[in-house]
Amino acid sequence: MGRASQADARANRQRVVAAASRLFRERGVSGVSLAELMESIGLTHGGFYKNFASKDALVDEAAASGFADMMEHLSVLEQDHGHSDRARSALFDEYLSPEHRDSPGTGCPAAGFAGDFAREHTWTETYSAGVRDMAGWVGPGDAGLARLATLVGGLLLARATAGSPLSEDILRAVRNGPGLDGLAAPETD
Amino acid sequence: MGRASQADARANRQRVVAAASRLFRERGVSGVSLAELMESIGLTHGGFYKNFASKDALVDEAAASGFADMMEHLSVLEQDHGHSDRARSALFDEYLSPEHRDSPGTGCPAAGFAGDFAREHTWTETYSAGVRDMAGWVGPGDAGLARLATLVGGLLLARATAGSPLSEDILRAVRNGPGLDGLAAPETD
DNA sequence: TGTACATCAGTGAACGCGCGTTCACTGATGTAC
DNA sequence: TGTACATCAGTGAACGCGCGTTCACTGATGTAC
Repeated sequence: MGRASQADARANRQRVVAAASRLFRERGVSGVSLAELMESIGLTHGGFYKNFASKDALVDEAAASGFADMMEHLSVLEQDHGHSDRARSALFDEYLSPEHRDSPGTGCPAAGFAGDFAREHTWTETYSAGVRDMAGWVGPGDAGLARLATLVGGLLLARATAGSPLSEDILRAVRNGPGLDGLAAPETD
Repeated sequence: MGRASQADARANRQRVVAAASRLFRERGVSGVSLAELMESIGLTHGGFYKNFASKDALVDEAAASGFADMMEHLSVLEQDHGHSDRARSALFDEYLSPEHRDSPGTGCPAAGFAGDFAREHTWTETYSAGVRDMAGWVGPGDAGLARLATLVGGLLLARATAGSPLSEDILRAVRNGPGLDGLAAPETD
């Protein structure tokens, strides 16, 4: 034990934010205790307040981190497919997949934090900035906002109906529906 | 105090479900304690378990009650506008209004419970049945599912960004976007 | 390069609090006669 | 219709528990010389 080096301390702080970003998306802010969060990266909960002013402050950083990861992922998609409808179509297919539905912890932060943030306005600024960034990638202006709403709504409905055959119906219907402006690739199976 | 009449007891039970349905949509399941819920209708929390097996069991009834109210509201819309695109257009306009965004407690249960239900699969059956009913009204088959996803996504994104001008941008973009298949009425202001 | 000591990242116990749930009790309601 | 009593809807105190937050402490790290 004893004092950790400055480099270790910096790394530990980042690990807390990364773990929080994942766990909060998986189980919700109130579904993850600070003790459990710290334990998940091998630390005790006592040291939490050396790095963060409060749980709420961590939530803000976790959301920002989630959006940053998402934008990085979108950059990779762009490198793979070019800045084009093909890149967007690739996003739509993976976004509305059962894999994404079942992996909220590493999935879209706009969807993963929506439930908590729709009720508590503490984090509106961070969330709004993230939504703006994502929507801008998904399409210009209002088209991007409308498409993102369709994606987020489809994913959340699919998650809340998971286990019922309706869940897959929703994913398919949204993928092929008009909300994505005909950009979705035709089904291959 | 003493024993309440059977009629009063039945009425009290319904009042608990109605209050729960509203409060859970407003603040989330974990954001409402049973003590607070019972107090909101003038009872004490001790009697809760005379009527419900657990908080989870109440959540299920509260969701079902919310969907029943919503379907009743859709019936009224149909009476007012006929079973037509006009009725659907009227729904889209009110659904994507700032008033609906700011009234989650009396608003769409598919949106109001989505955040909690996407994580906990306890209530999938009730929620799925409600989504099926709503989607069936909004459009036939996949068209209804896709449109409902667009509505729910737009509403949740608007709620989570409320306070930022982005919130109104989202409502407008979704109302005029392709996800509702051109059914939304043109803006009047 | 070596030494003395101040710094401070992380520990672990403790705090006050509110939660879901349980239960002995109360007394008006409902019913058997 | 009237009486005696069993029922049971609702009360209020209590339970064990886990939460966010605080804090005195530890001891390796970082630094002044």
